[in-house]
Parts: sequence; C-alpha cells; structure tokens
Amino acid sequence: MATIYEVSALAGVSLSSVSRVLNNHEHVSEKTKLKVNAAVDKLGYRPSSIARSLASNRTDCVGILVSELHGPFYGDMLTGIESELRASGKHTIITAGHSDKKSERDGIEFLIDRNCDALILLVEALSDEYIIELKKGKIPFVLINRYIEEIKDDCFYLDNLLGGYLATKQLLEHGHKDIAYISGPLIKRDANDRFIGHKKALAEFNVEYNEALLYQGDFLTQSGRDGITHLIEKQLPFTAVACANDEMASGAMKGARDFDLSIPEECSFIGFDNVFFTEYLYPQLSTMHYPTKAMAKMSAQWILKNIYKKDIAEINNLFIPSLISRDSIQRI
Amino acid sequence: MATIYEVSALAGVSLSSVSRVLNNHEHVSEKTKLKVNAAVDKLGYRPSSIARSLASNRTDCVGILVSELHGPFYGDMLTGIESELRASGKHTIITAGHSDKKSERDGIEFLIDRNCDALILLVEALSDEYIIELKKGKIPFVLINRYIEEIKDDCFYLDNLLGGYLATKQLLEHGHKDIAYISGPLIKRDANDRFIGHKKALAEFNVEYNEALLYQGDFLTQSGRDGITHLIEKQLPFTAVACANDEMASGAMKGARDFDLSIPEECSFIGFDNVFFTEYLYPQLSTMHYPTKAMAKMSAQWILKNIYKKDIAEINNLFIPSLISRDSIQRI
DNA sequence: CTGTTAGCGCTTTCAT
DNA sequence: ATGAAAGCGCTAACAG
Repeated sequence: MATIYEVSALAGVSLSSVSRVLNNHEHVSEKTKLKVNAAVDKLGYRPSSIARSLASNRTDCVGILVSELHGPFYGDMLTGIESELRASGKHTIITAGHSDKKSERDGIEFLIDRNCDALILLVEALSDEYIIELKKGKIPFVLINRYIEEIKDDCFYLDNLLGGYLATKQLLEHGHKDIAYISGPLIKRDANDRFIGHKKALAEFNVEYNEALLYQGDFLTQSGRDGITHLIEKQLPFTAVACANDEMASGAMKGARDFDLSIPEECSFIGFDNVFFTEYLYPQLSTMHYPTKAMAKMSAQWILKNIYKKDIAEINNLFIPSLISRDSIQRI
Repeated sequence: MATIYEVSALAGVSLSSVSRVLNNHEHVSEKTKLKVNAAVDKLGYRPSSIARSLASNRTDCVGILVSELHGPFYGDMLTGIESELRASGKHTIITAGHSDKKSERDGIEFLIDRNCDALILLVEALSDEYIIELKKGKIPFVLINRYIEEIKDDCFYLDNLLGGYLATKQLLEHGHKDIAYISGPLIKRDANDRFIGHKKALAEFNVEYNEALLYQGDFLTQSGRDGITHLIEKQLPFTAVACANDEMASGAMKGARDFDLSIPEECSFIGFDNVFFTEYLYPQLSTMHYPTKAMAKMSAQWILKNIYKKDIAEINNLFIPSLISRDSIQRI
C-alpha cells in the first residue's frame, strides 16, 4: 500500500502539500494539485483512515445505537440515518442496545471507544440521569424517540400524546364507546404518553375510562395476542381496541380471529407507527403514521450541522403523528 | 484522557509491559500485572482503538454490506451477525448496497478504507467476476446468500432449488394443478433457482408448466400485487400461487382480495423466507423457512475462526429450507 | 503558496 | 520477564 510519503516523493512536493490537496484545503496552486493527483492515481494511493484519525482526532464516523437491528421501526430509522450521513461522506457504526441497561451502556462505551465524532442514540433502558450525565462528557450526541427536558434541543421525539389521542378519537368518531387499550410498558414515556392521549380522547367524548379494559403489553406481537385473549376470556365488553403499536395490533388481530371474532365487524382495531406490513394485514390496519424517516433524517442533520458544520436549513425536534385510515375500523 | 505513558509512569514499569498486560500477553509477572491494573483503574485509562489499530494493523472490526438496513430479511441477518461477533469482542461496521452496482462497490471500498479486518457481503448487483477478482486482493471476506463456484468455501447459501421445489410440491400435494408462479428477478441466481425448483416439482407430478402463469416480480410487495392483478385480468386459470418470497406473497394476497377472491378457498398461496410477519397475515401464510439467523451466525463464525483464530467447531456452507405449514393452502 | 517538524497513542521487534 | 526504541501513516502548527 502506497503511503503519502511515496506520493510526496513522486509528485516532487512536500508531505503537507499532498495532505492539503487530499483534504481540499485552500491556498494550493493548481499546479501542485495536478502533480499530486497524478501521483495519487499512478500509485493507486488510498489514505489510511486510521492514521488520519490518529493525527486529526476525527473519524468521520457517527455511532448509532438502536434497540435492535431488526424490526420495521428500527430498520427505517437506520436506513434514514445512514443514507443522510452517507450522502455527506460520513459513516455509521451501528450497534444494538436490546432495551437493556447494561447492553445500552456497553454499546455507548463501545461507540465512544471507537472514537465516533458523535452519537445518535435510541435508548430505552438507561435513565434520564445517566443521559444527562453523559451530556456533560465530551462526546456530542442526540436522542431519538425520547424527550428529556434538560437537553430537549438534542432530542427528537414524537408527540405521542397527540397520537394516542387521535387514534382513540378515530374509534370514538366511529361510534365506539367500549374501547379496550393494549398499551406498551407504561413505565416507558412513549407508551405512557400514548395511553394518556387515549384517556384524553375518552374524556373529551364523555366516555368513562374503564381500567379493566387496559392490558399492558410490551410492544411485541405476542403481547398483543395475550392482551386480546385476556380481554376476551374475562368476557369484558368492548367493540374496539386501540393498540400502542402495530406489532401488538397484528398480534391482537390474530388472537381475535382465534376466537372467531370477525374484524372489523365484531371488533375494530387501530394500531400505531404505520410500519410497512400494516398495509398487508387483513383487513388493512388503520394506524397512526410515525414519521420515522423524517426523524431519522433530522437527527442526522443535527449532527451534520453541529459537528461537521454543514449548512442545514433548520432543525426541528418535535414530530407530529397523523392518522392513516384503512379498513380495520367499523362504524357502529 | 490518560495515555499509556501515564499508566506506565504511575505503575513504574515500561510502556511495553503495560501494553503486554493490556493485551493479555503471556510472560508477564503477576506483580507487574497488578501494578499496571491498579494504575489503569486509578487513571480511568481507556486505550485508544485508533492508535492501537495504527500500530497493530488490526481494527477488530468486520464490515458488513447488506442490500438494505431495513426489511425483515436483512434485519435478521444483521442481528445474527452482530450478536455473534459482539460476543467475541469484535465489532461491526454496517453499510447498505441498495442492490446497485455502484453502491455496492462504494460500500465495499468504504469498508476496506475503514481497515476492516474482514468483510461479510450480501451483494446482489456485483458480478461473479468482480467478486472473484476481489478475492485476489488482500481483504478476506465471505459471501452470504450467494454461491460462486470458484470460492464456494467462502459462500453461505440456501438450497433455493430445493426450497422452490418443496413449496410447489406442497401445493401439488394439496391437489393443485393450475399453479401460478410469481418469481423474483430471474437474472438473480436465487430467484432463478427457486423457479427451477418450482418447475421440477411440476414435472415430478406430471403437471405441464404453463409459461403464461409466470409473473416476474422484484421481490417487493408491490410486484406481488401487480403479479396477481396481471394473472387475474388475463383471466388465467389458477387455483394456487407460489411466490418467491413472503413480501410478494403478502402483496399478492392483498391484490387477490381486491378482486374478492377468498383465501385460501378460491386461491391458495405459499411464500418463501418465513419472515416474521407471515404469521400475522390472514390467513397465516404457509411458507418456506429460511434459516437466516443460522446462516448469519455461521458467516460470523467463519470470520472468527479464520481471521481471529477462534476455535469454531465446524463450518457449514449450505443451508436447507424447510416447510412451514400454516393456513393459506386449501386442499382441493 | 509551500515545506519542516513534531507528534497523535499504541504495538512490536530486539536486546537484556 | 522486562525495557528501549523504532515506527504505524497522517495532520497541523509554524516558519518561510
């Protein structure tokens, strides 16, 4: 592998001149540029990113931590971030936190050890305190899908309360009054906000909230199924169920069918997130659109703007969910 | 940030001794180990991975290239690889090739430039020749989901022909004779193999292959929908359709329903890959299981064994699909 | 506009 | 078993 020394020798200029043209620094004569580029081509020279990082203290890498590398939600996030960063010549090191405190901590340490210039974090298990403390360290980072008051400008988040509200409102407007709710883990902020939104809609329509109709799931399909099973077996009265995400909604729909409930005739459903497969469920699932890609892109832009000093028009932290109306809700 | 010099000074031993205990080299006295570790703890020292890489010419990073970062198939692959590698203290740099020749080439170059110790590649657009040529370079790599005769020991692949055969056989055994086939892009080896398997099953059951019943899709949901629409509008006779992957099957099922075909009563379906959402379609989709995780894990193990000299029991290159029988096939 | 000179923080022979 | 010293390949003042 040719080094910069050989380029320098062949081009007949100094090391620094080579470095300058390689990094597009100004104040380099056209002539030396030409000479250097010729030498580079001739030698098939490729700079060593490692050596460059050691000397410059930059890696052009941003570290990403998401809960899982699979799953429609995280997949879209990753795609959105990677493509935006890649377009600016920055690279991503991706790792998984598995919604587990230790894993998330390890993941972050790993990314810091890899000398990432900045991080994009989707952390669920780590406490607000830990994150606020991390902010005092020297590694810049943003949070996605999470709101922490103290560092809110570095957070990108959805108005989950509004989403929960709009979802249930949709059910109410179709005449439903007995509405079950399959929530995410309520200790999680997003899950709780969606739930609060649900209750807000109920209140607005003067429908009394019935605690028995709440089932707390974990955002995974199986828990949706468990939820509907629980509700049915308890013989609880409901004509519709709002689910805190699409995975659970699909599980719940499956569970309902196991009890021969026809959808949406006997039971309506609404999901949340609008992941790609909702359109391919039967009936197609009405849900709340989560602008995942836009949020992913924005978080990447924050990095580009603040760390790499690129010109970015405007940073916007709050994202708004919108209703996707399909076929899983029956008017009664 | 403390450096190794400070550790050396505080511990009262030489640089090299510190380096030795840090890297678990043998021939270090218990005493110096203790002294060094104490100093490390006291200083909160963390080695710089960059400096280490520069000096040692290793990065402990393996580069992964997949077509997309989203999608159930790639997601599972990534998860499988990352967890296996991570467990051995190796790291992954992940990038997307978008099934495009230039993107894939760029991605590989990027990973090489990042000084990855080895690569795991899922490439679709790049030619066999390009890959064989790459093999002559100095970067070690394996291929997943692809078979190239010349480097077959470094390939991990599914017996797609068998899968295609078994899928259609399942339909035939349920009495179907008029079987439509929605294929992937037939220039792709895996798509073509599945299709060949389909025809083989037909032949074995003495059912004549009818070219009109073939629709060539692109593995994406929409093309499944387009396929079924085409078949129906042409008024072609069929009682079942075999799809080359689950995405297209879900699209096809949706399309069939748009024409008020009941599934599976009026039309049976079988998919391929057994991605997670097949279970949540209605009816649940019968499909061929693709041991994605196992393949991902195996490819990571190849790297661990051959690059990092870990003890790995056995490497196995060929993976076998198996039938997952659910509710989308009607006996006639 | 160009060249000289120090390192960046660590690993790795080679002696001892 | 330990230490000294020579880089790994590049960037970034600084001087000219």
